[in-house]
Amino acid sequence: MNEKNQLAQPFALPLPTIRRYPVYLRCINEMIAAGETHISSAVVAEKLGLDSVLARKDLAMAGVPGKPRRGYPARELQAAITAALGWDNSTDAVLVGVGSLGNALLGYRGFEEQSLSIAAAFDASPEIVGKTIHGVKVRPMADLPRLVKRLNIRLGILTVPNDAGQPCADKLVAAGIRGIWNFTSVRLSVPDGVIVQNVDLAQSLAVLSHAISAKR
Amino acid sequence: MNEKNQLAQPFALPLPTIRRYPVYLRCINEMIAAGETHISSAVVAEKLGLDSVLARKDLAMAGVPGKPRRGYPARELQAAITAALGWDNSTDAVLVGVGSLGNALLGYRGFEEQSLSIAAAFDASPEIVGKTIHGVKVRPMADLPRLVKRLNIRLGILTVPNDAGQPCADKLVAAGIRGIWNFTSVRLSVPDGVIVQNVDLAQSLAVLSHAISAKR
DNA sequence: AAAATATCGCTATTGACATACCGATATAAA
DNA sequence: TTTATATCGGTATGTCAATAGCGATATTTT
Repeated sequence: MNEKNQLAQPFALPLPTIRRYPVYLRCINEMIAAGETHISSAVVAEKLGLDSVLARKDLAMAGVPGKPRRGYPARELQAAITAALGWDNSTDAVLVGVGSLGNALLGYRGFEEQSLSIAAAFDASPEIVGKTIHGVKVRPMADLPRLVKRLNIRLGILTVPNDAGQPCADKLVAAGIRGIWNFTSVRLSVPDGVIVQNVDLAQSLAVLSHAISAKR
Repeated sequence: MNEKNQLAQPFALPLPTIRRYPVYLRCINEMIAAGETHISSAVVAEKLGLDSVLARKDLAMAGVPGKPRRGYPARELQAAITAALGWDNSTDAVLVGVGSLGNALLGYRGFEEQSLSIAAAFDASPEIVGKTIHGVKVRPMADLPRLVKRLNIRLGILTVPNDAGQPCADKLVAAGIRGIWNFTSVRLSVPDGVIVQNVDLAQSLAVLSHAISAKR
């Protein structure tokens, strides 16, 4: 974009923009698959039902120069957004807690798109340890530190019951994890430098149920 | 808050506040279970790791008058927040798409807390239709309109593959659904009056993977 | 070759939310 | 009874992102 961004941080993207990038990326992939060589922000906005100015600003943030009347070069834009998301290199993750939700995530095929692969799964329950679920063997919690360090894994997926949330998070942090994808309802406390991204279904449902009940 | 809000809508709560309400509610429930009769915003903020002013403002929004040096009356505050979320009355929902994610949601016990019960499940695949999963019988899509109308169901949970997202959403809307909890990656287009709440795992992961890859 | 037009890219305005500050008041302590 | 203090409730400020507007420019058309 400008000198400052280039020097200070590789990318100082607004958080909302980052959140929208996967949506743009899917759209761009489809357009490339359809044979497009250039991506116009107006077309993307139209397809996604977004404001055209917003789409233009977001796409411009990727740092790829676009051309008037043509749009952005499709391949370069695709590469830039993929890189901004860190999806250009495969990321290994560990999953902790093989309950129903952990099970579902292990079986979810869509992560390939985000270059995310679950390298190992852990559980505290002896009944589950040793089983192979969706091709991933479930290991005892005791193996976690060693395996995380050996495979140099930076991302942990936390799908344990609420009361086990903080203890398991602590174990992940101690093992050297850099980011936690938190599916519990617990607000985790972690040291600086470790990033937590919460996926609280209750929070999401709150907006919906409030709106439905309020407008009757 | 002011006259306008009182007249136009019962509560015009900021969206971020609504999203935080489930978190407060869990905390309040715990404190009541621990025997507390009054809830101080400072204590809540401390427990949840939030800014004390933010917590105070959010709790004040519930409309329950608090008392200096005591806090808010616990039961009343609990009731007010529960009501604001529309969780004071049981809400029936239908689930469309019994894949791995749909399966997990059917087995998720936590929805009771939010007074949400999945009354019926639907799938297009003949192999799945007829089976009973976590106590819910899977029905053919053809039964959807009739059942939704008969049970007067207002909420639909959409856990189908992406390419089936929009068609299934259309069916839900046609059946009279008021809100859709959308677990697909598709941006649904629905008529005014129907609310869509998206749970896009890719968007959530984007923030995490961007941060991890950017800070190495 | 000239004119028309679509799209990019920058700047300014608006709006919403979080944060900071300060006064009011009920409880507790002296 | 008086003083101290914790907590509520409102107002003001700051920050960030969405929206709007406008100029620049490359492509297309005539």
